[in-house]
Amino acid sequence: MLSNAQVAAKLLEIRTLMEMAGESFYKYTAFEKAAASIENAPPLADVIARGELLTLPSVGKSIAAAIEQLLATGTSEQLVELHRRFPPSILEVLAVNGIGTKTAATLYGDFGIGSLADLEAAIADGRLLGVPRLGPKTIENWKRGILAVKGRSVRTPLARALAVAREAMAYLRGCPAPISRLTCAGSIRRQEATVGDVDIVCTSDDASAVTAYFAAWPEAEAVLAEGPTKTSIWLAGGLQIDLRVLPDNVYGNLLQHFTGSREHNIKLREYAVRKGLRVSENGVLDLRTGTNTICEDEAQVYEALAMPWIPPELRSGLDEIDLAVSGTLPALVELSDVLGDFHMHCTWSDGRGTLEEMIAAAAARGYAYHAISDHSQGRGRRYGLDPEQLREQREFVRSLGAKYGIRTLCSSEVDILPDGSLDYDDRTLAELDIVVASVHSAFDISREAMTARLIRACENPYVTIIGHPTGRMLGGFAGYEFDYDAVFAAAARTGTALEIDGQDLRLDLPAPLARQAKRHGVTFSVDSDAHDAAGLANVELAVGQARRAGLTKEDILNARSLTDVLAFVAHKRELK
DNA sequence: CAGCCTATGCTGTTTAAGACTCATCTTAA
Repeated sequence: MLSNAQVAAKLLEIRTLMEMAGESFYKYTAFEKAAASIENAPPLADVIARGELLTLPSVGKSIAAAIEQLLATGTSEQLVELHRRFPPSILEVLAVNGIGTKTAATLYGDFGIGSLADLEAAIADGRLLGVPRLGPKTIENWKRGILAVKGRSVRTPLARALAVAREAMAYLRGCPAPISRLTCAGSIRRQEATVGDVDIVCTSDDASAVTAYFAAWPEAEAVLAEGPTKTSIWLAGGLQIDLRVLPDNVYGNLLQHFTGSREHNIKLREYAVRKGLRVSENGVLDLRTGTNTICEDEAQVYEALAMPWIPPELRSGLDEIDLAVSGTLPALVELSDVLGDFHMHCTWSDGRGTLEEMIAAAAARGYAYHAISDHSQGRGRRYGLDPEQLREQREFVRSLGAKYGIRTLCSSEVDILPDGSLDYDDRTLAELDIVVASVHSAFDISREAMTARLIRACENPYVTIIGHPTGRMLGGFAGYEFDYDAVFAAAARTGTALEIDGQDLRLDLPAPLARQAKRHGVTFSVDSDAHDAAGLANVELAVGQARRAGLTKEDILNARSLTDVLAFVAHKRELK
């Protein structure tokens, strides 16, 4: 059974091949819109089981039929037909930077080039020399593009992209030309869990000096484009950084444009056109009067369109413009709302910071409380604590008392065993202030068994929070399968919080699932899952995902006072 | 192709920069 993401990818493949086949703009963009809709929909198997496929936005009769075929057979009539015209490997050619649908169609039609290997061979044997519109520079760029395709890493995890962006901005601050504002835009600013490239915007009175300075960065493996307002580079490893520089008085327009998403900008601009306004990075142009409104800050761009500022995390192109216009945008949780952190490790289990270092670091962040949640022993887990060590740890915490001016809660990240029971007995769990319960083993049991396992964990009166609920790792394991709705309903019913784990490669729950869980009335925690003092900053990533999910501070357990947190724990234990 | 709106058919394509070669193509949000 294909996942939503896999179905969406197939729809995008159909879209691309249709464009190459010369289909009408509306026909192929319909597949693009449907793909975006599917990625944000509940699991398709469930949607179809309820007979609700046609109720999804941008899914009509034809595309619904294609989706059902894709789910049943992995392909569709239309895709088979398109593959008779273009080989599937033509997507490799399209992945080369500088080759779009027009060029790929010509290469295939005139030279039979249908794969990366074909393209390399054609370049090597000189067949493309002297072809109109294919000069020596184009061929050189393609050669570089081919190397990049081969070595290209998949999308970059947010934490890594942020680190790269900070490095690039540190370099830019050394620019001799004066720079006024410098910030991340694009998918980083929208807090997407993974990003395709790094976008940086900058304002300066001498834009071309800044773009030239950036192109000369020693870290740049290749310079893809360099103009008076824009530079694109590749780093070793293939990550692309785009820099756009404009005068300071259009900073708001620039930032709005470059934050995207593409889909958000298209919808916003369509909305603007209906009001007789043309929106771009250069201003908001009134088409009737000819006046161009330039905006120093981003809120003014939205104000010019008579709507409130939309937080970047919500700019997905789904329904945020409707919410803004109707004044029903959620008041998203902020980092400053977070009063504590329930999930961190120390050297008692697999952490690198000592217990005292972690307490000091949590206090230094200004938290009112936090929890030390070291591992239980699990199955074959050598570094976990046995019940006796857990009691020793609690004595140690008590001996430190209020030395750091913070309340340290005694907790554990206890393994959820394959049958849904926990790795400590009730008596041990009852001694803890709160309990985080996580799956760390037996990922490959059936969907039904995993669902039952997680529901049983929710029903345990001592379980306060389910840690990293899906187990996914960015760039790796996709997460174990279970019936999300059933588990979310159980979490809501039993008063069990679901974690949004901010560890750099987890970001789990993923934002779309957190959004789905909120509809069930679930409470969440945003945690760092830190293993050293610096790792506590991971909570920022967790908050970013919570905001993408549309969560407010009322949805977040650790945005509540310690008294309320303890009441949440006690309430569930009383239901026993 | 979807959505609209009721009949069968019509409407609906965001804006801009840069590369390469001189009118398009690609890429970007």
